[in-house]
Amino acid sequence: MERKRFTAAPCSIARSLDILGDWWSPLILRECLYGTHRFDQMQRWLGIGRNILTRRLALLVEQGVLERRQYQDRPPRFEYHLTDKGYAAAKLLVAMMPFGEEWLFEEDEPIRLYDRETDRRVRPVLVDAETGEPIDPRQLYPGPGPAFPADTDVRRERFVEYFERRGEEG
Amino acid sequence: MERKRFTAAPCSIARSLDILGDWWSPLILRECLYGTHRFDQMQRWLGIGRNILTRRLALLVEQGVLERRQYQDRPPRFEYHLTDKGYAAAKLLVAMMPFGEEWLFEEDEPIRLYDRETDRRVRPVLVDAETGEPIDPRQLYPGPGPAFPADTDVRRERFVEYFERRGEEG
DNA sequence: GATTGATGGTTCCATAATGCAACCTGCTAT
DNA sequence: ATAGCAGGTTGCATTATGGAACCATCAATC
Repeated sequence: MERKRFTAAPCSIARSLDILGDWWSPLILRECLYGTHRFDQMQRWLGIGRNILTRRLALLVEQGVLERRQYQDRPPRFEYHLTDKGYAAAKLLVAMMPFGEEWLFEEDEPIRLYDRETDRRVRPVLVDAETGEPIDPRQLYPGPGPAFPADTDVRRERFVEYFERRGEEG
Repeated sequence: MERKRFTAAPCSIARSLDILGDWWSPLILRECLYGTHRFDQMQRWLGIGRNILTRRLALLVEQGVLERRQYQDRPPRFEYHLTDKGYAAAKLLVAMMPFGEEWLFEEDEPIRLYDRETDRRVRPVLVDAETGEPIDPRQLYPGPGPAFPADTDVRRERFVEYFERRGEEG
């Protein structure tokens, strides 16, 4: 059966997974980020089936993270480039790198990121925008935002800690 | 056919995708992060098939991101909790939230994160550890790190910009 | 003491997605 | 005329998914 889609889910994580929630799509974005823009190159680098690559590219274009650019006529040839939305999604890939380095490799990092202007090494960290402090997921609890369905039962069930801390209607 | 696995890939992104590279696994981690630890609760919240939930939980435990904790005998009952590795992976989920808010919702955010100690709202941003500046993926280029396979051809092919900037052996 | 309910699964089936190989098309270079 | 490149499409065998039904263990209820 077709995989479930939660494009309508009131959750940024669920919706993000429509773009990144499979094995290949993030790797395709990675290729674009690293400078690989053409069908055959991607296919070779990734070892992905050509039919699947076709489908994924179409999906990613449809979702607006990739742009299909014609770079010659006769014969028409195309390249795939990240859009603004695509670059925003690429941050999620960038965020995977320190995680991978710390938890998935015995040895040192396989790949390093550098800044195009300064040529200095870049080390991505997730911090709180206000305080600048690194984020520790244990330290967090979720609460409903403006776009969360107003059904009170759902909210209470879903965000117990939030309502405990704020009283019935925080 | 079984999906390809690149556990051996010299890429943090590819390896991370062994944990996060499908639709359900990240959502299961999300449930744990939000305080849902039991089989039936997860099944109901996610609307996932019970057989699939079983498989995913087993995988996540095997990969060390979840821990299966017995919370009673007679009958034996179990809960699933994030490990240290799991909390590290949860940062990636947290990183999805600002992306989703900005690009996947017309309206305002559906869910907000708060700090358990201060009860203040937390807004996650990805920054460079040294400079504290927000990371812009356009600004980055990748180069081989210590654990990248030493095969020179592969390195040159893969990291063109890196070698251009540094000369043959940077 | 029989039944209901909670919890945490397993089994079976139809459908969808994946991986692989082969093939097609338009044009260029030899 | 022939081979090669780029970007696909088509067909097929194998897996994974979603859904529903079923099972087992114990506690509490009628």
